[in-house]
Amino acid sequence: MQIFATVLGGQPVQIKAPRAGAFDPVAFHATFPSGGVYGLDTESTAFTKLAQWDPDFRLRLVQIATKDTAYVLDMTDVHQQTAARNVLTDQANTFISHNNVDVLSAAVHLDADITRRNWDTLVLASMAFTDRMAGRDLKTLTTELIGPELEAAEAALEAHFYELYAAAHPELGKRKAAKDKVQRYGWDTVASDHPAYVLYAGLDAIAAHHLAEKLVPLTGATATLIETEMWLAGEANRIQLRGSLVDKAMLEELAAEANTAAGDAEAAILDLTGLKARSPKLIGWFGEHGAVWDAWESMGGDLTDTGNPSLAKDNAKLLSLFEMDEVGARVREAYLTFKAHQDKVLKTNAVREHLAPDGRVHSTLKTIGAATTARMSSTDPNMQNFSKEDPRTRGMFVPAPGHVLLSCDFDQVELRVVAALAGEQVMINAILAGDDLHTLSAERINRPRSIGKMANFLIVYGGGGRALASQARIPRDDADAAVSAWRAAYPAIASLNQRMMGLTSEIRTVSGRRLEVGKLKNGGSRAYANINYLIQSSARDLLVDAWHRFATAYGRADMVWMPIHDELVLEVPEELVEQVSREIEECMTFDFLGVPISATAAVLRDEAGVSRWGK
DNA sequence: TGCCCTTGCGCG
DNA sequence: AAAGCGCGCAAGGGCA
Repeated sequence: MQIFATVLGGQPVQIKAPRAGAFDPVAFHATFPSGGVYGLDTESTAFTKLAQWDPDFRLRLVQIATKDTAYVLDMTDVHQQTAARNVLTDQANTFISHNNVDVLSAAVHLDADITRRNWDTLVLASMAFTDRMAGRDLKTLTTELIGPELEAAEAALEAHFYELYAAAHPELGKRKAAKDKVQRYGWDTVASDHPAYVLYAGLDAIAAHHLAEKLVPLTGATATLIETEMWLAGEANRIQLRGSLVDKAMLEELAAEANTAAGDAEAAILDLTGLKARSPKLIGWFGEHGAVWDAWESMGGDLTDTGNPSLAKDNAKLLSLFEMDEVGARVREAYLTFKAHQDKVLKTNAVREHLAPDGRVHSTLKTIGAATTARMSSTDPNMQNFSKEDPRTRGMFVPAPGHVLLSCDFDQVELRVVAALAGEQVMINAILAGDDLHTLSAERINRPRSIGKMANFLIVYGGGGRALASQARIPRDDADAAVSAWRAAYPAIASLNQRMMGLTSEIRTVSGRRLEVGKLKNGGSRAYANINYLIQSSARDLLVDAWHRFATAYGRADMVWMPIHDELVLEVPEELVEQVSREIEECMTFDFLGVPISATAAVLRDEAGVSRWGK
């Protein structure tokens, strides 16, 4: 066994790395008695798109640590693997790891489910440092809060990776290899017992332990809030482990159709213009062939953030209104085809790339991923932005056999949240009476319902007269007047907005979670966004609350398929649909500061009656 | 070629 | 007086 005596944060620590075939399980288990809290870290081969589900993924090391001793276990040794599994599966043990990677690896590659016995330091760090951790990562945070030894060990390992890479690629000569390639090569090939690897691996597991302890007080959160967030992170891991079943036939049909159509269109555009279909220069090219962009807004076209004509969604169809020359018309036709299929190409590509051998996509759900508001976010692929336009885009996801997908949406939750937080009695009365809030606003500002609706959303997003004027296509002074009227109509919300704008240090959501106040990239103030952060984030808290009740009071945790901000999509056994529909509606229906929050459940089925994901 | 930034667009 | 929010992702494009 290799034993390294070193220091972390100035304190002596020991790292023990048993040799394959020479492992003493008795000494190991004596170090980690049942009922403990242990730091956990794992090292593996480099990640691909399929991550732990890649057939070539190998779990290489598992490190388990007390606060001063780490064992670095070599997974090529079956005895060390068994020992790791024994400690991980012991239901009396709790673990602290740096993110979800170790939890997923343990589940997929050691058949050890610690999803409900793990504390995640990344979630704690995100709660403690609400400013996106001010650009820090867990390694630099460890240096700051504990000591420099882990980062030093990481640097030493990286130096070794460069040596390995250079030795394997002599043709490189003095040219510097791309860091990404070096890293990948290093993680794949470094010897399991190399001192730099073992030292770094062991220190990280010990550091997890210490980091959690330092971070908890820095979150400024109650024990309840921290436990809720740790629970939520665990549920997110369970969702990722379960994954989302893909209807491969539908995926391939959609991919083939979209790739053919978009590919032909792109080729035609390139042929006729010399430009790529997504080139920003294409706007100018159309201008030279008959498009009159100055008229775009008056034609009903939207602008992008930078003031260019937007060609998103229905906007593209407006191109047809231009009198174009012959080649312009041909390019336009190809461009419309390209736009109609572009999103389907991107999404089918994403699903294909992430489709695991088990026929599922195991997207990552970050429970505190939205740094600004802590809304949950989804990656690899992002399941929260699949288009609703073509039913096959969402429809390529299907429930497991014998199950249906069921969606339950909050009803206008953000407006209700702001009404409740502000104590806006006019609005609350309307909600209690079941009146339409957009009509209410329209009446109170003496404008059409459509303007009332826009004004309602604008205030939630912190917008003003300029935004209303551009969205509603009304004169600026009229829009300013409408905004003033809206504020006069809802004085309590206007007053809440004033209070939020006055905040300089932090915002507290309904759960007591801290948020950063609105800031511009250059550090300037964006105080007007504060009310939006409060609303968005509080709505997120309410969804998590409802989810927690669904999981605990009804024991339905494993039915949650995906949260989408104001909606929970469930995967429910066919025979329980009626019952679970009632349960989820009950969980998502409650009183919030005197305001009823409600939700509506619906089974998702396609036109043929087959349950698949949809709107 | 790699790296970084910007832009546009899907969802809520 | 003035201020539309939050994400993830792919592609374009400038630069070394």
